[in-house]
Amino acid sequence: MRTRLVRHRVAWWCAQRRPANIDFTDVTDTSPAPATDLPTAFAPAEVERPLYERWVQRGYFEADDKSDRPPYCIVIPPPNVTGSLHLGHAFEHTLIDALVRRRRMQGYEALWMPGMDHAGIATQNVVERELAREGLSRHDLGREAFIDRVWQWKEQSGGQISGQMRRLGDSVAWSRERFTMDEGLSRAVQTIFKRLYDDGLIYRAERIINWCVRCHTALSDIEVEHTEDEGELISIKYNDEVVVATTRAETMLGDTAVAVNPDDERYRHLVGTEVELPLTGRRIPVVADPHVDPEFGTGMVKVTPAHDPNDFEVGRRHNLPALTIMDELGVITAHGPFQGLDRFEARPAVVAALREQGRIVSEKRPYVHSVGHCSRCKTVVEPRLSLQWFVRVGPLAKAAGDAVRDGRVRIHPKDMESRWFAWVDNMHDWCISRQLWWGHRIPVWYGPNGEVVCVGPDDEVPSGEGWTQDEDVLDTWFSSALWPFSTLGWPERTPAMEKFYPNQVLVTGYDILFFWVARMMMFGLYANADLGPERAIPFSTVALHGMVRDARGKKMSKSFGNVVDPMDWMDAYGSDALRFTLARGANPGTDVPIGEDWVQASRNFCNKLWNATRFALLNGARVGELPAATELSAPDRWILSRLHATLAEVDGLYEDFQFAKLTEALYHFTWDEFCDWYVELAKTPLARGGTDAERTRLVLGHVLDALLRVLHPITPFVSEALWTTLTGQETLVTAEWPEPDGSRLDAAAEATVADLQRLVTEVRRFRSDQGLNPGQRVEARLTGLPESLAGHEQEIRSLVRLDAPGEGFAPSASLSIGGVNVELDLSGAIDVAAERRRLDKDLAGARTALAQADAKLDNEQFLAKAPEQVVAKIRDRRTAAENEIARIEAQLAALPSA
RNA sequence: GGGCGUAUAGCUCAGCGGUAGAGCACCCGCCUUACAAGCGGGAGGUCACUGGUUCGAUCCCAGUUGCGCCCACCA
Repeated sequence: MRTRLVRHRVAWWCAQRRPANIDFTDVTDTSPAPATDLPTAFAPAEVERPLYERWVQRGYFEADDKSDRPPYCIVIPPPNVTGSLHLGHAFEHTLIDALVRRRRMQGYEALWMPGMDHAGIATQNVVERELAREGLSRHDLGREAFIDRVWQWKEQSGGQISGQMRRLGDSVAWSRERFTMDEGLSRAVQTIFKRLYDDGLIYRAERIINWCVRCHTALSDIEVEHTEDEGELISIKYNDEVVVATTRAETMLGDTAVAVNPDDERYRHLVGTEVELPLTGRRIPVVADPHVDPEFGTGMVKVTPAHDPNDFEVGRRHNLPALTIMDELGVITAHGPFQGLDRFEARPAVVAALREQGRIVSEKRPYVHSVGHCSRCKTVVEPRLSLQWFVRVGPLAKAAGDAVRDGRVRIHPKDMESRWFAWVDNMHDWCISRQLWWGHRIPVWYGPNGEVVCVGPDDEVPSGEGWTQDEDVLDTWFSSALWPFSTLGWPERTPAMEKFYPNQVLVTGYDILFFWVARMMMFGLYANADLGPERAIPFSTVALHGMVRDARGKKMSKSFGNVVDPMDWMDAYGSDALRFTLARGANPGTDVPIGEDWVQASRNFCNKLWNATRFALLNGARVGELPAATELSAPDRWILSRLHATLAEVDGLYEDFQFAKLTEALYHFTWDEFCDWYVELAKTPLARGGTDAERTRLVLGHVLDALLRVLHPITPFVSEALWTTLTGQETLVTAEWPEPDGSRLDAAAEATVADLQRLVTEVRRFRSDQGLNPGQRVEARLTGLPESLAGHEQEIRSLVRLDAPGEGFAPSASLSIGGVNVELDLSGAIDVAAERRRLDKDLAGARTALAQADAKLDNEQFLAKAPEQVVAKIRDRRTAAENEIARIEAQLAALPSA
C-alpha cells in the first residue's frame, strides 16, 4: 500500500516536472550568460573517478622534501594485505584525508604517506586457508614456494586496497608508497634489531610464552584475548593430606611439586616432604612459596613449571625441573595412556582415571574463569615453555611514558592518557619471535653449536662455515613500530627524514594504542635518540578515533551479519556522502554508529549544495571584489557574518579533531542559513536586477567560494566539481583555505535578520494553521515595519507570498508581530477556533515563562548571589515574555468573533 | 580481581550550574521561478534512581541500578 502510494507520487511528479533549462532572461536583465550545464541532481559516479585521476596525474598529492613550507606529515596506519578495506578504514581515511587536505590548502607541505602492512600471522592465515581449500598445507609447498604464494596474494590484495583508497579520494602521495617488507624497510628492521641486541635490549630466553596450537607460533601478551569462559574446577587428592584444585587437569602429568604458603600453619609440617603424583608414580616435593594464596581452595597448589607462568616462576625459585608434556599441536607427549591425546581429550581422560582411583574429592563444579584465546583464530592459547626472542621493554617503555608525561607527545582525547600510562608503566617484556614463514626473518645467525655468531642486516653478515639463520620471523608489529621513520628512509638521513620526522599527527583507533602506538613510541624514541629529545618522538600528537558500529551501535562482525562494504554505499550515494557521514559521526575517541539512512541524508546534503550552487550559477553568481559593507543589504551582511563565524568555528574545531561538530556546523550553515534563508532572500534583489542583483551575485559567489573551500577536506569531489565551475579555476586541492575575517561579523545585521525570520515564521505559521497552500498568493498590508526591515518589505512579501493590497482589499485577519501589523485579505472566513487554540497555547507558554522569570527576580538570594550576566539574562527573558504576551493578546483581540 | 566510561526525544548521539538540542524516523500541508534527494508548519523528554552541595542541578559530589570497554600470571 505504502509502496504503491510512493510510486504513484513519483510518477505523478515526473510527469509534471518542468524542463531543466529555465529561461531566466526575463527576470535577470543584466546577468551574464548563465552557466546552465549542471544537471539538476548531483551524480557522484560521473564526477568522482575522473577527478581523482586528474588529481593524481597532476601530482597535487605529492610532497616536496626540500620546500620551505612547514611540514605536515601523517603516515597511514598501514592496512593489512589480508583482503580489502572495511568501513573502519573508510572512517580513518576520511579523518586523515580531511586533516591533510586542509593543511595542504593552508600552505603546508602536506604529506600523507601511503603503504601497507605484510601482517605476518594474519596474512599467513588467510593464505593457508586458501591453500586448505585446495587440500594443501604450507608444508606441502615448502617455505620458499609458500612465501611466493603469499606475495601473489599480496599483489592482489594490495591492488584492491589501493583501488578502494582511490574511490575514497585519499590524497596520498602515491609515489612514496611503502610496504613493510620492502627492501628498505627490511633493512630498517634488521638495523634496529642489531642496535637493540648490541644494547642488550633484545635477548633470547626460555620462557613461558603464549602458544597458539593452531597458528603454531608464539604470541605476545596483547595478541591474547581473554574471555570469561565456563570451566570446571576439580579438586584432586594426592594423598590424605594433599588436595589441590585445577581447571586444567591434564597438566598434572607435568607437575614437579606441590606448593603451600610459607606462613600457612596447616601445612608447615609437610614442607620438605614428598608426595606421590597420581597416575605417574613420580614422587614430587612439597615446597613453600609466597605465591600461594592460603585463602584460595585448600591453600595448596600443584606446580607445573613447563605449562604455567606462575608455576614456572615457582619452579625457578625452588630449582624444580620443568617437564614438558605437550607438543606444539597441543598433543600430550608424556609417556603413558594419555600420550597422543589432544589436550582437550586428555583433560576428561585424566579426570576419569583419577576418579577411578578415588582421587577426585569434589565433583566437577561450574567455574567461570578467564581463558586466553589467540586473537587471530580464537583458539585457546596454551602457556608453553620455549626458547624465544624478547625485547627488554623497561627503558623503552619508560621513555614512551615520559614523552607523554612531559608533553612532547599529546594524546587526544586526553582521557586516553590514563590508559596509556597504565599500560606503558606496567609492560612485560615483548616476545617478538614467531614460528611463522611470512615476515621478517630474525637477523641472527647461529654457529654449529647453536651459539649466536652474528646479528645484523643481511648485507653486513659475513658468511661463516656452518652458519645458519634463525628460522623464525619477527612479530609483525616489530616492523610497524618503525613505520613513521622507516617509510622516510631511516636509517639513512634522507631529506624526507629531515623534513617529515617527527610526523605531526598520528591518527588511529584506540584499539591499537598498545599494539602499535606504544611500540612506535618506544622504537621511534630509541632509533632517533641522536636527534635529541624534542625530535626523537615519532609524532607530536596522537589523535585516537573510535570504532565504526552499525546503526544500533552494535559492533560490526561477520558472524552477526551486519558488516557493510563501504564500496556498496559509495556506489549508491557517492564517496562524499560516505565521507560526510563518517565525519559527522566522529566525536573524538568515541565509537561511530552508522546506518544507510545517514548516508542517504549526507547524499541529500551534497545534492543540496549542488543545487544551491546551480541556483547561484543560473543567476550569474561570480567571485569578485565585494562591495563595501555600507553598500550591502542586511541579509548580505548577515550571511557574510554567519559565514565568517562558521569559518572561525570550524578552524577551532579542527584543532581539537572535533569532526562531528565541525561537520555539523557546516551542515547547519549550508542548509539552514545559506539555502533556507539567504538563497530565498536573494531571489528578490536578483529579480529586481541592476546593482541590487549585481551585489547579490557577488555575495552569493563569495559565500559559495568560501563554503566550497571549507567543505573540500570532507567532501572533496562535489566541492571540486562545483568550485571549478564557479570560479573557472584549475583545482580546489591546492587552493587557499578560507580564513575567517573578523571584520565581517555584524551583530546588527544578525539582529535584523533574526527579526525578519521571526516575522516570516509567524506569518507562515498563521498561513499553515489557516490551511493556506504555501504557493497561494494573499493580499496583505504591512505596517509598522521597523527601520531595519523597512527596506526589505519585498523580500518579506516574497517569502510568505503576500501581494500588495489591490483594488477592493478587505482584510479579514490581522497579525501583530513585534510591532509589525500584518493585515491579510483571506477573501473568506478564517478558522477562528483553530487560531484561538494556537494563540491560547502560546499565551499559556508565554505566561509560564513570565512567571518563572518573575519568581527568580523576586528571589533575594538569587539577586544577591547570581552573577550579573545571569540576572540580566533573566530580565531580558522577562521582557521578551511580556512582549510575547502583548503580541498574542493583540492578535487574540484582532480575531473576529466566531 | 583492578581500572575507566556511560545512562538525555522512537533510534543514534551532542550539550550544559541559569527556560532541554541535532540528524533520522513521525504527523499535517505543498510543484513554492535551485533542489520532491525538496519546501513550509508541527508533535514528541520527571535529562536512569536516591540522597547531598547550591539562590538555582540534566550538569557538580556520594551511593544504587543497568549497559559498555580496557587491563590481569585467581590455581
